[in-house]
Amino acid sequence: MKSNSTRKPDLSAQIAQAIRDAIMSGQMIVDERLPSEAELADQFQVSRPTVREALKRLAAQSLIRTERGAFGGAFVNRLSYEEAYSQQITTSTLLLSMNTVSFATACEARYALERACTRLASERRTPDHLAAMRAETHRQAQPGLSDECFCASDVAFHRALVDATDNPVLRYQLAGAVEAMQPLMNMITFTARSREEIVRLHNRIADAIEAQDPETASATLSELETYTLELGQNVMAERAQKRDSA
Amino acid sequence: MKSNSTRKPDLSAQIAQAIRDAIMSGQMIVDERLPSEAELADQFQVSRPTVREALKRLAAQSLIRTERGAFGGAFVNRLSYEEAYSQQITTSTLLLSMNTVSFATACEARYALERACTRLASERRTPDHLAAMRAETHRQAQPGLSDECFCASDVAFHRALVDATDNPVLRYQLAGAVEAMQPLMNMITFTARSREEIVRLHNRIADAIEAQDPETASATLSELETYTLELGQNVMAERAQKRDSA
DNA sequence: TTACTTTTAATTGTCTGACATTTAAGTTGC
DNA sequence: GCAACTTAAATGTCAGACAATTAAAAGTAA
Repeated sequence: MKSNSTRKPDLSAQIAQAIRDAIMSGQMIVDERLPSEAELADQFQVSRPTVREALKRLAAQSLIRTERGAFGGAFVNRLSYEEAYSQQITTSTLLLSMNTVSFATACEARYALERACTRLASERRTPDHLAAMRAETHRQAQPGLSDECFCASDVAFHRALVDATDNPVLRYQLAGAVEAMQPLMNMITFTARSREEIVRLHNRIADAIEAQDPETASATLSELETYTLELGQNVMAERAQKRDSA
Repeated sequence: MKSNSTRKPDLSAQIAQAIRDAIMSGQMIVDERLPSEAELADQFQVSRPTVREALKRLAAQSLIRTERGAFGGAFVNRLSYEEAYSQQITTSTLLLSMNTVSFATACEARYALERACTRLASERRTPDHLAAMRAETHRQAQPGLSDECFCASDVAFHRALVDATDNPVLRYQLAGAVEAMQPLMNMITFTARSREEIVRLHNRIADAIEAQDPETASATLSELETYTLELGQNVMAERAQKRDSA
């Protein structure tokens, strides 16, 4: 009889959903104060701890913030760009690390998204953006660089490419691809890859962006995609072989 | 003296962060059971309600799930694709609706991302995908359709285009761009003439995808971007005028 | 033995009531 | 008028209790 999955969510979850709906439908505006915990407990006919659990759920999603003291309380929060950016990374990281998404699929998506940036980046790149990219390729070429630093620099290079579009929404949307997928790919391929080849391709991308040539930038990104995919497949094959012999 | 922003986070927030770190660093694996609330209260030297608030925070982020009964408890949750998708939409919607992101910026990002899908969609579109797109353009052409339904159909059309890439990661990453734009689009599609033009462009896009012609699809998306931007600016201008005269 | 029922123990869900802490506004003293 | 103190309102935290749920264990009958 019980509807299988979730017949009855917690009271705190129900209350959280009710308030969430009110906020997201625009019934409550930013910085508006919610009723006090005691008043909410009264309205929903539950105890204060239950209300508090609901409010903590909303706080975890950055939908509200709470302030202590007289005239404090819970307020509808304006989601800051930084919070959204960081949530985007968290969710993407979890999805990639815990779900069975194939390396090839993630790779394909990541480079497709990044190629979407080349036109705007070419049009708008400033000397600062170019300098940032050059700084990273230069760092990547240093022989003594640790694997961790090389990976961090790799991420920074791609972040600089996205930043060059000068579009915060695009930057936000690509956060998952750059900050979550790139490290994942680095983890898989760092044993097998040729730094030289990667630096060469990075330099070609930077050159193309500087020359305002989005086609070449996109084509080079595609080369990088092919190379990464190849490395990933080799590593996977090796791992499979080890498993068999073990 | 007080470091301005957040000198001392709540205990429940601290505990949530500690557990979050443990999960995201891989110290706890999927489906692993956390200690019971009583044990956690003991470990962290706090009361059970405080522990519960921390757990609710994590549950709100889908990091854990809880089961009741003996041998129940809190378990590290495998973030499902659907949960990630829905969180992506929630965060993007909030960012777009509550922050001062210009319509032009959002529009630019959305179409740049969508053009990133045309190549894969052209290669892989199935009859089902094509049928889905045609169904929506057909619906959009019906004269009696309400604004809400038109916009919902608009979103469905673009969703079908993304689905045609047959790449779940891409689909996830684009969820924000496609679904969260709906409220913004609601403002600009209310005249018959603009609907006509939009349907015309949608049909051209579907034609191009069917003909496996990504260049035409991309170009048409760019036309749609220009047109959408124009409509948006007109709406903004009208509103400004009304504000002045009022 | 097997299948069914009952009991039991562990755990989360919820409530009550209390106290501590923080903060802004009001009040008092000078 | 200004500084120090008081007060009130709110969140943060705690302790203890009971209800509800659930899987395992124990018991029971065929």
